Amino acid sequence: MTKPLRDRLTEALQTASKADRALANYMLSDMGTLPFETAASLAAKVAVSEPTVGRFCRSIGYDGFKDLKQNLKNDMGDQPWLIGDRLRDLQQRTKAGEDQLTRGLELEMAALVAVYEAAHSPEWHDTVKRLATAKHVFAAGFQTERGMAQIFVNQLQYLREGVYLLDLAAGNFAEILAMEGNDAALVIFEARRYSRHARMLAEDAKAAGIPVTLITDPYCDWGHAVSNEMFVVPTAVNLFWESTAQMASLANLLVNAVFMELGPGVEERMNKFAHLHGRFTGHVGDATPTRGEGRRTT
Amino acid sequence: MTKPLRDRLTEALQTASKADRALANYMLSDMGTLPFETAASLAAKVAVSEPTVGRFCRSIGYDGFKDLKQNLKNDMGDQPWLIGDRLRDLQQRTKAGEDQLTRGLELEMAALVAVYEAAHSPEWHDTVKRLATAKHVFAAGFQTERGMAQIFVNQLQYLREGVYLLDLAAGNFAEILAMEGNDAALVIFEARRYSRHARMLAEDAKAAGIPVTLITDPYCDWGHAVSNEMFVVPTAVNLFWESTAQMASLANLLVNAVFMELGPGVEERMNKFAHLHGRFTGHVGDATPTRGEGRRTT
DNA sequence: GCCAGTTAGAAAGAAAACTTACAAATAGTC
DNA sequence: GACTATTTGTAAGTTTTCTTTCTAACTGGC
Repeated sequence: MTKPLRDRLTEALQTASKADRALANYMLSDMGTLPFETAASLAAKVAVSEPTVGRFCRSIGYDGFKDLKQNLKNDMGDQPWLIGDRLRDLQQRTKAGEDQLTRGLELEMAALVAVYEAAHSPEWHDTVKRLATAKHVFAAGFQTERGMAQIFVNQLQYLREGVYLLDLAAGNFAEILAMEGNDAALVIFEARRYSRHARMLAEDAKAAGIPVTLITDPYCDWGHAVSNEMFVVPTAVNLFWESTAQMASLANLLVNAVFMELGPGVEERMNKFAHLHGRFTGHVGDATPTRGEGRRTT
Repeated sequence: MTKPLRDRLTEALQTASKADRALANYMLSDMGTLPFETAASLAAKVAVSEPTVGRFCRSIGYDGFKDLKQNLKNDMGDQPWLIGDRLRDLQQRTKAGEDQLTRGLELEMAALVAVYEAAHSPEWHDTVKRLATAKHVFAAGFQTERGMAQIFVNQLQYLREGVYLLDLAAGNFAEILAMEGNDAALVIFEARRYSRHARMLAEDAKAAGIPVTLITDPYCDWGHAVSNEMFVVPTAVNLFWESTAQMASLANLLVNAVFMELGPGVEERMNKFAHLHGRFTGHVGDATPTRGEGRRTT
């Protein structure tokens, strides 16, 4: 489980017997179709017997062909730039025992990849444009996704005016649904088990002509019908419950994209914000609680 | 046979029945892992029965799930779908130009690894133990980290009593600092530029004998002095500002660890919670808003 | 060429993946 | 509100996939 499949196969090319070498070679050259194969179909292609396939998989550290396939699912391959030794280290520990955690890491990384892919989708650009230009932006989230919406709002507020976190404190969503005009955008964060309110809100907003962007897990079958764009964040992480953590990354990317869209003009606003925060709250390290600059990387 | 799977699924989203729609939606959202699924595993994830999967595949023109997988092989064509390849593909785009995003992915992955490493540190276990056993657990976060604290609290509340989100609405932190006894734990999420309050709160809590767990970015030089444990989440992500998104993952791991510590006894509470949410808010799909089960993976 | 040691395949058995048949549940209709 | 049609799940098959066991073939050393 510690080394990626590719490495093991390459290794086998050197040491293994004739049939095994043939297998290793074929697998290497046609990794993309591996998941579609069965032990039997592979055996036929390489012209070895079925048990040989099983044995080979076991000889390179898997439990059998099926196990190999399962591991391939999250196999990032050898991406030396990525994480290198530290990840290896962690994985070593997994092997050593009792720790199903590291398995979750792989899944969470896959989720991240999916998030970044979403940021390249065509819908992404529509959403960003709208979030940058709409007069009002509302965000909502229920239960454990409430905080996601909160984060999103707090960040976006640094960049533009008219950003609000919706909640049901007042018992209705009048702020958005009874609003004059509909030059607004709504972003909803939600995951199983979906609050009834999330769906109702989306429905009513859409009916009112307000575009809806939905950020959910892969189980939200009602989402398409009530949203303009839907971004799906994988949430299966092998823990006792599912993790929507990577939604935070998506929210962050969204905000970043809005920044790019708005251009450097927003800096002024950001500085004002930081200054205000400095004035009323103060920053650690400030001599007097009045000065403040943005929290920018550069 | 002629239309690609994606089209058929999208079509099904409109017309098909509830179970079928759920299947179509899931398949669309997570195409990458489809070849690794079996009819049974899919059925489990989407919470339908095995025959339904087979029937659905037949209803959209395949011979069964197996046939669908076979056709998928061709449909996907040159699109990369092995997670390793997808990653590589994203990287490619970076090189190609105009997109500095993907470099951020690498950094974010590194941050994730760091988070998982933290979950193996000795301090981690201390923190978890305390969060599981202390009579009260407080969490706080300022500015954009407010939402992190919110997420953490919302999740932990599912597992145990006495979990509160601190804020400065009342103008002081009396809830925790003027509390009787000190059988409590405080978790603070914070990142640059640090609110003065974060540090003050930590200082005072520590002075009052309340253990402090600090979750910060790598620049927090004052943290060690005022905390019992400090978990550092890398935040440099190459965007216009830093990303604390991976703190959400850390929070999630923490909550998961507390769950493990508490044992399966908490299920009852979780079910009660879900039930209550069902009663007052309702879940999507519930016939009547009274029934509810936890959002557990298993 | 003979003999350990290894390697590979055939056949049979076990486990899984999938299908069929039927019954229960649900939704739609009058 | 009962009746029909559709949808879905359960349980029992059937087929496929994988593993085990055992035997044959090959390898290299003498």
